Amino acid sequence: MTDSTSHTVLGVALRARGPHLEVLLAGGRLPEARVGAREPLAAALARALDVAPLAHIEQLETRRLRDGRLATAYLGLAPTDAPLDGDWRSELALTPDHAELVAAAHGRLRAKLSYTNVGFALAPATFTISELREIYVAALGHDVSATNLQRVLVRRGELERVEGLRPPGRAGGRPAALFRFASKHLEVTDEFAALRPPHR
Amino acid sequence: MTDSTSHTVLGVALRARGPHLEVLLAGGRLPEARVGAREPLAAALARALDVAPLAHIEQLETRRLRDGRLATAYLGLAPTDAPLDGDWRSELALTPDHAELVAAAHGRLRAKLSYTNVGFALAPATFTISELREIYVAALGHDVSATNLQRVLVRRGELERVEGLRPPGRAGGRPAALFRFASKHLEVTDEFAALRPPHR
DNA sequence: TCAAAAGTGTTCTAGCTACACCCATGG
DNA sequence: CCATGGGTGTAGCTAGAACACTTTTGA
Repeated sequence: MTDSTSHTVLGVALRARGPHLEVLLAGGRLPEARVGAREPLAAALARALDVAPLAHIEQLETRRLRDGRLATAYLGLAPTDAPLDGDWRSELALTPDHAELVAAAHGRLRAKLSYTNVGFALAPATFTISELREIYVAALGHDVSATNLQRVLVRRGELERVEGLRPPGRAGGRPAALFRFASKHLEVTDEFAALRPPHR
Repeated sequence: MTDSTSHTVLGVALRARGPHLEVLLAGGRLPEARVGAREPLAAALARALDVAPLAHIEQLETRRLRDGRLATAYLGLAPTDAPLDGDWRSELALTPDHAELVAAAHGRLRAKLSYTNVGFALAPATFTISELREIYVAALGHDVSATNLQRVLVRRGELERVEGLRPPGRAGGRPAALFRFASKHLEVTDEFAALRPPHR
């Protein structure tokens, strides 16, 4: 026990859900994770919350919350098929602190989708380009062309073809090739890249 | 006095100095700033360190230092003519914690120079394009063309002409136009911009 | 045979870099 | 008058957007 026992951690988890991003907060109310002496902050987070479903975690910001507690917020990203059912629940009425941190989390994700391979943390293990496109649309908040998305990510070496095809649904259509992310750890794939919204 | 008295703040100040970036740390050793109850973190920083010479401050990362203390690190940017003489001193032998935070600070600055007007925090009140070019070279770590730097920053509306010319030195040369930054607060001037290093 | 979905090839364009050239001053 | 540093105009390049067209399936 140290004299910094009141420091808490707060998780903001994002997951692509249809055309939108689903926002989940750790615990519903702020978790009361206490940071032990000499324990890295990430370890305290993992001890306080169920981070197993999260494919990527990064620190957002440390702030004094309006209720007086000092809290470090984290951005967690979950694949579409991840079970976020334990500590994580969506809040309908966000406190001002929550709303600001959610906005920061969303902005961070948007930016990193452009110049890193962070998509790996939102996508399931294998996926079609159409499925990946839906995830990018949800996270970026604007339309994305499947054609160009594939070309850009393959050129950067983020995507790999995987054996097999996804058969079409009842409506027909050509079977879709399956892909996976080449790496499941955050990498800066193109420092200067940008995925821009459509021109109009 | 709360039970979070051991939380400290650590300042990493950067200032362009000739062809290089000068790195200064707050206090020499880590400052022992205590964070009071319900006090915003930035206020604790300002109370602990002399931040008056810094034209911009932003939070970097909160981590458990190797000596056990929980510390929030800040990036501070100072204009070339700012007096950084009080709390701030350059450390020759950096601890591993310091070195990592300095690298993070430098990376953050490099990135933001591309898509924000953060140059305002490194430049003096008015300057010639040549002087600004030197600052960008120091911060980015690669050559920058004065020609293109001017065009890019003027197009984005970051730079404004200011009355008057800087007379040439003894070697002669055309007098240089004077500029200033249109805003002295951080703004995202072009979300997708990139200042790239020379091709070869 | 046609609609639907996936994939390919090509053109277009914004925003940068590169470079040749012109301007104003000191000695 | 020429060296020096500042400024302008324009061409070139590159990554990504746009779009027309081809492929493969179900019914």
